[in-house]
Amino acid sequence: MGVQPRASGRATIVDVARAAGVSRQTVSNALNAPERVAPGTLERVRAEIHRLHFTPNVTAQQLRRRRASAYGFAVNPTGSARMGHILDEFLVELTIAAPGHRSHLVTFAPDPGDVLESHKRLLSSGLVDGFVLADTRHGDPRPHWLLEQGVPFVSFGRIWDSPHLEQWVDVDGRAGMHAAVCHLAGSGYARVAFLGWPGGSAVGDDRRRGWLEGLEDCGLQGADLHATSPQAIDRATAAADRLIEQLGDDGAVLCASDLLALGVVRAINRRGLEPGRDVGVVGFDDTDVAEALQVSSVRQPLREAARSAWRLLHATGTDGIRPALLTPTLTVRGSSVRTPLAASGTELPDPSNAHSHPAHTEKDTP
Amino acid sequence: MGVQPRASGRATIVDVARAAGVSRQTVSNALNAPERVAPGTLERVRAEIHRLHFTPNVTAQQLRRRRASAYGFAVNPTGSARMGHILDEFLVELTIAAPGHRSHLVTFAPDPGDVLESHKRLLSSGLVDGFVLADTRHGDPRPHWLLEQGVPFVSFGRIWDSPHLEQWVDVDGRAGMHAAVCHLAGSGYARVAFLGWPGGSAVGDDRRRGWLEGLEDCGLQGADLHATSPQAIDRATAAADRLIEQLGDDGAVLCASDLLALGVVRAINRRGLEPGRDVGVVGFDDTDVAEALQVSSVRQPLREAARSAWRLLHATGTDGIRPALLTPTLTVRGSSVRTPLAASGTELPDPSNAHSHPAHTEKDTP
DNA sequence: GAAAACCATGTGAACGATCAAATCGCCACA
DNA sequence: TGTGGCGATTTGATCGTTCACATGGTTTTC
Repeated sequence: MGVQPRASGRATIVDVARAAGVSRQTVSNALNAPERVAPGTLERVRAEIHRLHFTPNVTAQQLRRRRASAYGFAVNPTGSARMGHILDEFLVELTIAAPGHRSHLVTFAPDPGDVLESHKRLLSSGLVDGFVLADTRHGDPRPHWLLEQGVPFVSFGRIWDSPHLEQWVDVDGRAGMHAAVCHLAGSGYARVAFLGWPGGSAVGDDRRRGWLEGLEDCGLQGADLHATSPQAIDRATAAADRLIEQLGDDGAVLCASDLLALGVVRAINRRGLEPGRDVGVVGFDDTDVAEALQVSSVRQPLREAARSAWRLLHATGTDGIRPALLTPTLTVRGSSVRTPLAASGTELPDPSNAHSHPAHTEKDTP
Repeated sequence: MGVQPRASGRATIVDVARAAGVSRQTVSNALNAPERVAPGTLERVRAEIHRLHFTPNVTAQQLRRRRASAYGFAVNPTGSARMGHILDEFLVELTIAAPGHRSHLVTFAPDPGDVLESHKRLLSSGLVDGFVLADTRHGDPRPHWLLEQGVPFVSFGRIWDSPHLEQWVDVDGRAGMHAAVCHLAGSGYARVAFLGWPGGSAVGDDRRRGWLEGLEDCGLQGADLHATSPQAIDRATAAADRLIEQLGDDGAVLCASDLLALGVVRAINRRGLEPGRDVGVVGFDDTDVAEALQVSSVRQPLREAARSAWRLLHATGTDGIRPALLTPTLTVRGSSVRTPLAASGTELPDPSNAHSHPAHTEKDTP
């Protein structure tokens, strides 16, 4: 007896209205403001919505509301120079958390020539309301421009250029490094060197600071053992080689990235030594490479970062949502303990069960 | 003199029409069917479009055209068990190629309980017209369902369950393995073993077949040297250990994945041997791990795969676009040559310049 | 006991574009 | 001169929803 959806395509709000014997607007209210609808009517409308498998047409909503509830995410076309795929994992977590914020993500490729151009285009097409920035480099024009235009955005990574901008969520690399140093101290290493990137990298400097502070707090030596290398394996190996030379018997090397840590491992192996037993190594990002090499590594809490990003993106300005500086954890593997983690037979410990060191609980909005 | 866009927000098609002294529809035609517009008018309209920075509202187009020109891409929430991030790279390439097909991508997280449910929801919301499937497993209900519903889709990976479906693009793993075996033969290995996954994996079986055919074509031994391991590092190491035992002096191991290859490298190192010089190793997917370990690996042409996927997605059915089986290339590194690629000093060859072996040119639609 | 307030629901317009069909001017042809 | 055809352009309707306001009925208020 029920009214059927019309022949062409899916049921619309009008079909539901007819079927339930009410007007469009009442159906709309049942969906968007149920408290305005009388209980009996509400139930009837909901029953018809269910029966007709009605789903609001998001496209029509976007047009009428003048809001897409969608955000652009620029994919990184430079496949190289980014061992780790951290951003890909971040995108996954963002996507998972999106429905909880009644939003979705649209991917796009930034124009390599004019970064702003592609953002402008996407924005003016009405397809997105704003952006999630994921690799803000030094001198990135986007944060300023977006703020100026009043476009909603959030950055994964502090906006080092302009500390007054508060639209960011980041991981506290300094705290992660600090914790790693103390872990190495507890594992019996007496000196901890640092292998970082050449000057000018805000992220790198932050991580280096955490190393220095860790040395001081945990009473270790090594503050003079500091080298840099660009993010390239051969250069890293060479730099690590010199560092190990100075390190002595009970030293360890803390690295600003897993790729640099890989260089250290190579340098260690080349000398006939063994990571962990002879020289400690800790990397950053806990990538596949770290897992493959059994290198301990500082892990970014990407799930929480994604959640905080959404909160910040949808902050009203008066709800007290502040930038989130999240504390990473340390995944401990064989490279940072002097005695093998497990019996050194054919079996190795399952990396997924590796001891995870929750440095602290998340340090989110207070 | 020029008409200004109205105060509220961006310029619309009506603003342009007024400014150029024509009607809405003429502006629309100038954009979508320029040949219908008189040259002078066209020029005038285009000038105003440019002057007012007019961009068509995609949302309004979607509603009126009853087509989103967008496709859903399900992200893989199981971060583990997928070393390689092949799908992430595929997504990047899809995104880059999207504008060329006047489309874009919307990411979404599949419901782990009911895979179809999340697809249905997204589809009925009108946000997407179809899907790009990227990890069709055995028994995946999606291809059938989508075909039945007449929903456009393309699968990255053959639909092994139902070979009659032609909505796919894939990489010819068999050919890649074949080429790898012949490369190993040319490098002086006499026997090539295979380390694959346990039975039932269509992809694994295909790669194994390529290995066998390669042995035969290049006159190598080793067809009896075959082991399997699940995609887990400790199991792979153990399996590799047994395989190497049987391999003898001038053998190599071909692996169905880089993770398995990592297991082989570990087993080799454990015996005090060296990959390449003593035992050859070739992996699959050319991931960061392979690069880090200097393991040769079969590389999937993801850019071409993405392009073919778009072509297939937008095929009319009469334009002769057929499924694309692309031939991978082999990235040769130290693990598959008996003499070191470079002087074994502190410098290693830049992996990005590593010799790339174009097995054949792409074997796309004829 | 009439004005004011409230509640549930309905009506017209609008969001910004495209589709389908109508109109207008101009030229050719009978 | 009237009819037909054609190219260029315009007009009206529509996509599916929400906004802003109107309606009608009941309850509260002074």
